[in-house]
Amino acid sequence: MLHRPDPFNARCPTRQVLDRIGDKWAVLVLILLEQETLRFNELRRRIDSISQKMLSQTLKSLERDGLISRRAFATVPVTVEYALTPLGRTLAGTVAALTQWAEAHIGEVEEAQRRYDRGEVAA
Amino acid sequence: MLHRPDPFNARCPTRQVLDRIGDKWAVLVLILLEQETLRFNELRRRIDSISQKMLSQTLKSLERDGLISRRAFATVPVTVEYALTPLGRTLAGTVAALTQWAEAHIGEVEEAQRRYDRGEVAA
DNA sequence: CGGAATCCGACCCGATACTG
DNA sequence: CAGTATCGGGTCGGATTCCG
Repeated sequence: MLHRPDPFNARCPTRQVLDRIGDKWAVLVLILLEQETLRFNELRRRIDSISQKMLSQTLKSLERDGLISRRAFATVPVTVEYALTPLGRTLAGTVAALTQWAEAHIGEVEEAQRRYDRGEVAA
Repeated sequence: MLHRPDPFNARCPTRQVLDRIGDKWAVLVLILLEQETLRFNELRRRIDSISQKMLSQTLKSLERDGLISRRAFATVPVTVEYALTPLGRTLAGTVAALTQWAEAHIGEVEEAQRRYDRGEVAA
């Protein structure tokens, strides 16, 4: 039995990656860090309405996957910087394509929703 | 204040699209339907371990967003076919890029995880 | 075959409080 | 500033049952 990545078979490694991309917060962090290195509270401010618990948890997951790097400086108070790794940068590029699709087609999607909610069947 | 799509501001329409892409099941359905039109139970069989409830729910959402179309035939028993709409097809292409990234880099991710779990800091 | 409806446990996530 | 720990409600989603 060869090792073929199969996103349709549960507990396949590829599915794991898909799941992380599926995470709303993780995607937003990737997009932000693609622009520049940021500190914890700076990320918190930019991602409107994320709780510090979720941000912390998201950053830890992304670091574990090797997508972002964490650097702490022994200042007072502490300074911590987050940045994309090379691996994370390649993913961020792919994700950017998704957000571009979203911005380009949001209008069509919303119109489809209105039609559907009015009881009309299809386009 | 102009209407600029801002995925970082909660209750932005773009965020809605991002959230749907974030849905694990929705992504799998899109990938499958990109290949061919499929019936309900056929989808069910191919997506290992999806429940009937989630499949039904996922299909309804995708149809509402105008990404897939549903066609019912008055046979006995009933036959229902699901297919991508043109809009859904454009999204499926973008999503395919993500799964390709996943398959290509799953090895690096898993290695990063092992390093992280051993307590090593970064690459 | 293609669903809808109900029940119910699991875990996600926010709010809060505390630490170095 | 950059987190961790704990609690609790709300939602997600699986199992089951029933219907056209």
